[in-house]
Amino acid sequence: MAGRPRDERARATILRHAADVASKEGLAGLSIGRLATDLGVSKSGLFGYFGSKEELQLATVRAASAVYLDEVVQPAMAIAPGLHRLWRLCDAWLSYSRRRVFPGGCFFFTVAAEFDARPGPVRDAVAAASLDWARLMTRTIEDARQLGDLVETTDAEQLAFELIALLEMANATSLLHDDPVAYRRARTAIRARLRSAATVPLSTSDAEK
Amino acid sequence: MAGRPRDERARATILRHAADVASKEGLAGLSIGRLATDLGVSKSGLFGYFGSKEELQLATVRAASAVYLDEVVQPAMAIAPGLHRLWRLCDAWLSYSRRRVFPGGCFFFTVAAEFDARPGPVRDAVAAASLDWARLMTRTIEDARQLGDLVETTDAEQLAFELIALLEMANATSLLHDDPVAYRRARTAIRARLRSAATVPLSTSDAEK
DNA sequence: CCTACCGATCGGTAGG
DNA sequence: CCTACCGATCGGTAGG
Repeated sequence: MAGRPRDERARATILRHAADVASKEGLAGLSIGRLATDLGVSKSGLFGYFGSKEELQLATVRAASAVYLDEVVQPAMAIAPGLHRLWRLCDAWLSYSRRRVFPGGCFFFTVAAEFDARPGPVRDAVAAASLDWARLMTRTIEDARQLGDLVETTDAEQLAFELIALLEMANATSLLHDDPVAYRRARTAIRARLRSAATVPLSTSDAEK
Repeated sequence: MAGRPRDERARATILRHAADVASKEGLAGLSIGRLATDLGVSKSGLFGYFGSKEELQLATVRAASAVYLDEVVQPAMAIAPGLHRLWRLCDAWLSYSRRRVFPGGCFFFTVAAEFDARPGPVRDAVAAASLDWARLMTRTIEDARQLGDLVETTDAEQLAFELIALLEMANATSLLHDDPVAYRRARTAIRARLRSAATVPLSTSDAEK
């Protein structure tokens, strides 16, 4: 039931490929037969790992969350709370999108747009992941405010909304128009917005483009 | 070839329904058989209007563009250029999204996310529509700047990027989390951003929530 | 974990 | 603009 080590590795390979495909073509576009062909296994063999297409979709969302944690959240949480961490969180997101960690750009952007008007467990999982991310951003802002790096009147939820809007716009525009300038625009806007709320200077040493 | 009036009306009905479905489930999820069932006609009858699924998708994009023009662009272009028109353009977009003119929220948000990593004529049509919209926003900002309503140093493309980011975030968040507060957040951020660039006061009389 | 198959649905066509 | 059909592919299952 838990699976031997060999199974776990195979499962991880399948899910990583599934997340790559879904970032480009969506979770509904994931077909079990196509995945099996891509990976050189039989359809029923692959099916056996999950038991249903919906379980495959849910497992793919979980696998993508783990990648997101590694690529975006960890680099920021590795440094002390405050304005510097807040900027690092935004910068790590831009890097994750720009480097095409998933070939279709941010996995969650694609699948959130795909499922935002379709009820069901997959939508619920995607919405929960999106909420976790918004809460992490909000908490990071709130920490910076309580440390005195942001003005006391800062509305953390409002600022999180604005920063995430700019990140996602960079992802969407760079993909649709094949335009890397979008990342510079998002960076410019985010740094200006943080400066307007900050009580201390924004570092210029790290991750300058 | 051009079609009788009756055909034109039937075609428009089909395309309006197709745009509604695509706003929720995407243009790939549009199936000719399903549309035919929804509208009570035969599959081959419906197929005859378009000749291929791709033509149906392209015609649906054109039909959605016409709705967008009516609902978003026209209300703003009906008033004089300047800061007031710029705000009206943003407000009309928020209203169009919030009223669910398309049941799945902004049609172009859904299909841009769907096709941003898939080459082909449909992607090209969606990208062109998105570029038209960004250019209209940029020109509206540039007009306001040249009229002296915005500070001379205003970067119109940069500001357009930021405003569109906030509009789309409101659409996405309100759908995924069923949260109307997103519209208030976008409105707050847009008005603050416009105030920071304006040389004149932002009107408070119109469209206050 | 394979081959072989199920019914349903897809885009598209033939024939009238 | 209809019925009836085509081959391909879908999610899922039987049997080994």
